[in-house]
Order: sequence, then C-alpha cells, then structure tokens
Amino acid sequence: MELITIKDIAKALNLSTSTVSRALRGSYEINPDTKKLVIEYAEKYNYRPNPIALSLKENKSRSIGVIVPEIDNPFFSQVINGIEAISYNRGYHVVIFQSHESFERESINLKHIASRRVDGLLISLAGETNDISQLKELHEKGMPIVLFDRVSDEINTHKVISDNFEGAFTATEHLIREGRRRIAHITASPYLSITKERVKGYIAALNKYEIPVDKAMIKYSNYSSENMELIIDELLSETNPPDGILTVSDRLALGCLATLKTKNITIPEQISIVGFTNLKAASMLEPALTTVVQPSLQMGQRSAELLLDLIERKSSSIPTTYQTFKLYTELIIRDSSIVSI
Amino acid sequence: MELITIKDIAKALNLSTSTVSRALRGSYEINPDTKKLVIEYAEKYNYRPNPIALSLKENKSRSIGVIVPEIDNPFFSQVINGIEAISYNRGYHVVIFQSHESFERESINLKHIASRRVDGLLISLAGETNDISQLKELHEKGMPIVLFDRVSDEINTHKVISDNFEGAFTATEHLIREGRRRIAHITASPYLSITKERVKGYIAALNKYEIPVDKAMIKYSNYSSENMELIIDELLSETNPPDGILTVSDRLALGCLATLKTKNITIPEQISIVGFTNLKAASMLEPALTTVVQPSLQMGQRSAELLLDLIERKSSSIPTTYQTFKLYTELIIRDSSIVSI
DNA sequence: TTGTACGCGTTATCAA
DNA sequence: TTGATAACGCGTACAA
Repeated sequence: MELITIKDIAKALNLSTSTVSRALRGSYEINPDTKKLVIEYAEKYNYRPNPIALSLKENKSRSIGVIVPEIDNPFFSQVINGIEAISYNRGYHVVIFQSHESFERESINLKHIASRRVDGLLISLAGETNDISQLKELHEKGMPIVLFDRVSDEINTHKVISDNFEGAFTATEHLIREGRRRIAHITASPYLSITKERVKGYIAALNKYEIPVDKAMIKYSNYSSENMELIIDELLSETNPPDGILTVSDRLALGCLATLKTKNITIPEQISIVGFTNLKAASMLEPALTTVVQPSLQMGQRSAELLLDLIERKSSSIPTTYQTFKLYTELIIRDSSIVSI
Repeated sequence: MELITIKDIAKALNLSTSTVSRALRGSYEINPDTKKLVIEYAEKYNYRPNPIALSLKENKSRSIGVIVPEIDNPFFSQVINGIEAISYNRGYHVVIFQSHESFERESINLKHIASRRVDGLLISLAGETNDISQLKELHEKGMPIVLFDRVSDEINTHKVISDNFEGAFTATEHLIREGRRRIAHITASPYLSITKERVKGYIAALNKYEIPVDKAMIKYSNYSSENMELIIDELLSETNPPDGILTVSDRLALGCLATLKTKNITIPEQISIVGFTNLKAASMLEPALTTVVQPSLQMGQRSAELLLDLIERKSSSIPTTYQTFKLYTELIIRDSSIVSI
C-alpha cells in the first residue's frame, strides 16, 4: 500500500506541504493555478489523506465500537445492520466486538475500547454481566455510550430498548384469550433488563386475569438444547403441566418448539407457544408460532443516531439530558384459525 | 476520554519521554528503580498507549476490513463470527462494511479501505459485481486480500470457498434417488462464482442419471418474495412442472417453501426441496427441508487466519503462493422417512 | 499567496 | 543509564 503523501506532492511540485494541504483542503488564500496544479497531481497519483494521521491530530477516529453478545444471532445481526447503515451515511466506521455472553470477555473488550481508537460505544450487555462499574467508569471518563436492548439502570446515558413489558404482556394475554390457564415462561439470564421486564409483563397479564403466578412456571435458560430439554422435562413432569408457553428470543422459541416436537407434543393442541423472535422466515414455516417481533433494525438505527449525535455534540459541549427510548414490539399471530386479538 | 500519555508521565516523574517509553516497553538499558517508578505510575494512572499514534508510526492499524453483501444474513453473520474469533485472538480489530449486493456500494467501500486504516481485507463479492478491476488494483498496490465464498478467477490471491459443485451435485443426486426426474434449480445472481459452481454440480448430477437439462428449470432470483412468487408461477405453469427443487441460501430455500405453502403445494409429496442453508433451527422445524449445510464458521476462521498470515508475513517479505481452500459441505436429510443416501 | 514551525503520541537513533 | 531529536502524515498559526 505505498500511498502518496502530501509531502510527496510538495516535493514533486516544488511547493511546501502547507500549500499542498491548503490546495487540497480548498482553503481560500491560494493561487488558483497552484491549486489546480496540486489537485490535478493529487488526482493523477490517487492521493488519499491518511486517516490515521488525521485521527492522531484531531484525537478522534471517526469510528464507533459495538459490543454485542453474539454477532451470529439474528436479532443482533439486524441491529448491527441498522448501526452500519446510519454510521456509513455519517462517515463513521463500525468496529465489532463480541462478548459471547461472558462478563470477562466483555470486560476485555471494554479495556480495548478504553484505550480509545473509537469515538463512542454502543453496547448490549452480556448475559453474565452483573456489574457495570467498568462501563460507568468509561462513561465518566468522557466516552459517549449508548446502551441498547440489554441495558442497566445503574448508568445514566441514552438507552434504546423495545417495550418488553408490553410485548410479554400482550403475548401472555394472547395465550390467555386462547383459553390457556397454565402458562409457563422460558426466558434468558435473570440479570438482563429484558428478562426482568418480560417477567413483569408476564406476571401483570396473569394478574389481570386473576391467574395465580407459580414460580415453578418461570424458567431461566441458556441457549443449549440440553438445558432446554431439561426445562421442558421439568415443566411436563409438574403435577399440573403447562398448556401454554411464552418464550423469548429466536433460539429459545425454536429450541422449545423443536424439543416439544421430539417429545411428540402437538402444537398448539397440547401446548401453545408465543415467542419473541426476529426470524420471520422461521415463523412463516411454523404456523403455530405466534411471535412478538422486535424492532431490531430500528433499534440499531436509533442507537447509532443517538451515539453519533452525542459524539458530535461533545465537541460543542452542549449539555445533554440522557433519555431512554422505547420502541414498540409487534405481535404477529400466525395461526389465525386459533384466535385473534 | 482524557487519557494519560507518556509525556504526562515524563513530566510528573521528571524524566524524558524516551526513558518512560523504554521503561514501559521493558527495554534493556534502564535503571531498575526508574523502571519500577514509571511502571507504578503508569499503573496508578491507568496509562494506555495510544493505538493511533502507534498506527501512524508503524504504518499499520492492527485491524482488518471485512466487506460482506449483508451482515443480516445467517451465512455471513456466522462467517463474521469466525473472523472475529480469530482476529480477536491475534490482536486485530474487525471493521465491517456491507455492499448490499450493490457494485457501487462495494466500490465505495473499497475506496475507503484503499486509503488504508486496515492492514488487510476479507471480501465476499456483491451479487451485482461483474468487474473486479478495482479490487485487483488494490491488491497490486500491496493490500493483503483474501476472498471468501463469492470469489473470482480474475484475481490471484488466497480464496476460501465451500465445495459448491459437490454440494449441488449431492443434493441433486439426493432428489434423483428420491425418484424425482424433473428438478428445478433456483439460484442467486449468475455473476457469482457460487452460482456457477452450483449450476455445474446440478447439471453434472442430471447428466450422470441421463436426465435432460432444461434451461427453463434454472432460475436466477434475487431475494424478494415477489420475484420468488414469479419464479414459482413460471415453474408451475410449465407443461411439465417440476417435482423437485434445488434452492441455495437460507432466504431462497425458506422463501420457496413459504411460497409453495401459500399455493397449497404439499411438500414433499408434490415437490421435494433441498436447500443450501445455515438456519439449522429453521430446518429443524421443517422436516421436509433437506439441507446442504455450509461450513460458515470455519470459512470465517480460515479466511481470517490466511489474511493475518499474509499481513504478518508481508513485513518479512517471504514470497507467497496463493491457494484456494475448499471446505466441505454436509448434506443433512431431515425427513428420513423418504430416503437416505 | 506561500513557507516555516509546531503538535498530535510514540519509538528509534544517536549523543551525552 | 538517560536525554534530546527526528520521524510517521496532516493541518494550522504565524511569519514572510
């Protein structure tokens, strides 16, 4: 990559580097002829300013870091899609990090990011993460941060989430209106904000219809099929087994469906399922899977916009009031033969 | 992000920046006491070397660029997962770009990358791309490049692909052994290497069983459902409609299944389908979908390893022989009640 | 209108 | 053992 520098141009044209710089930068005080000369030479030899030199000079990289639990997860890859779209339009690069749901790995990623190189950070917390002091510290040191989806009350910055309470409430209510009375809830790590909100929504719906809440019906699962099998076995061996299940995330919903199929449980006759998911294709294939679709693309777009605003506002030091933006989920009922709300 | 610099340490400790640098870097000629002093101060104030300054100095960024058609595509997000895993372990950052299957967008991304800031490039070509002169130019200027999945004969560098010929051959053969004789092939952009190889494999399988090849049975599709509907209509309105379909990619396979369902075509009774896919969860749900699973994670890992080797070898200027690495696909037959091979 | 000098943070070279 | 200086590429304040 032997690229030409401003110095090369200056030497070739017998000018000073500053004159070349001015000519390229379109500054005012410059002889039109000189300017033309420089620009033509630059074009001819395909001059590109070295972004790293600029970064060093301006102390900003025009790139943002994104930490997600897993890239290879339809929800997050859609979010990243949205982030990339906005960032691209505003001239920023996107640097990807994965926490793999691990607190330690997230912590290492934060350390990398702390040594700057990115102008801001978008993060969705790992399932293991129970302590966000490192993130707070980074924020207090001045790093613009926006949290999305899996957020924390303990940090005061912009947050973009979907309405998990409402989503879980509506989904549970849908099951109840279908006639289900014994509804299980299989969800993710109990540390996560999304989990807490969804459990609240689930319980609120049960309360509304005066259905007793049974803790044994609430299961926290990781994404392994062994764990799902264990959970399903536990649920089915209850004296009073469930007739409906509310799952969250593509993996849990699909894993649950697949496990039930291997056990020859018919859906929705024996058990009805609602899942939070973004795998529209998959839900097309499985008519029994009513889904709560999350606004993943918008979440990425909104988060990126907010972060870039923060980054660019920072220089003009306008004080910012942090807000939490809640995006709406959408309940899509696949099997209209059963019920509709 | 007011981080401490080497200069700050020097000032605070009444030393020169070079001494501090040496102490931190663990160089030899240094007084143990001074060294200890510096290191302790650095730790206390959480000193981190500025990676951008290092990049400028060493003229390398320790980051690699990745251009994919769409992040939000299970195949590519899995590839990126593999890339990220390897890069992380070897101390490189991953910067993501999307071409959205557009030649123009790919071209703009290449321009960004050409102005260095990344030490190497991993790319899977856009569906529209028919001219890779820009990529070749970049490569000739010294940028280490590895192509994966959607490659081109016109450029001489490492390539990592899956065995698309074999995959399509085996899949087609599977349909033939199931008793299908009129097999359609719905595939992606005709420009793509993967498309060409798959069509070859499909034709080779038909030839082996002396089944005539009918061009009307080969359809090039984009990912829109309108286009899929059109194609299915065309196929079904043939005097001799297909009794089997070979699709490629998750979207085409799922789109095809969904469209057939809306037309009340039963699967596999009326039409049997084989799809290249990575949506294992989705294929779990649809027993009729026999799939050719592509080694996406390995593809990402292998590509990243090769690229990083190229980057690090470059400095020692060992001549490199470029190779094409072919990874094996795996045929997974979901509906064992029909046939097995 | 153009050139000189400096600084961004770091390391390597050379002198002390 | 340590310090001063140059260099990476760029932009800009200041001098000419």
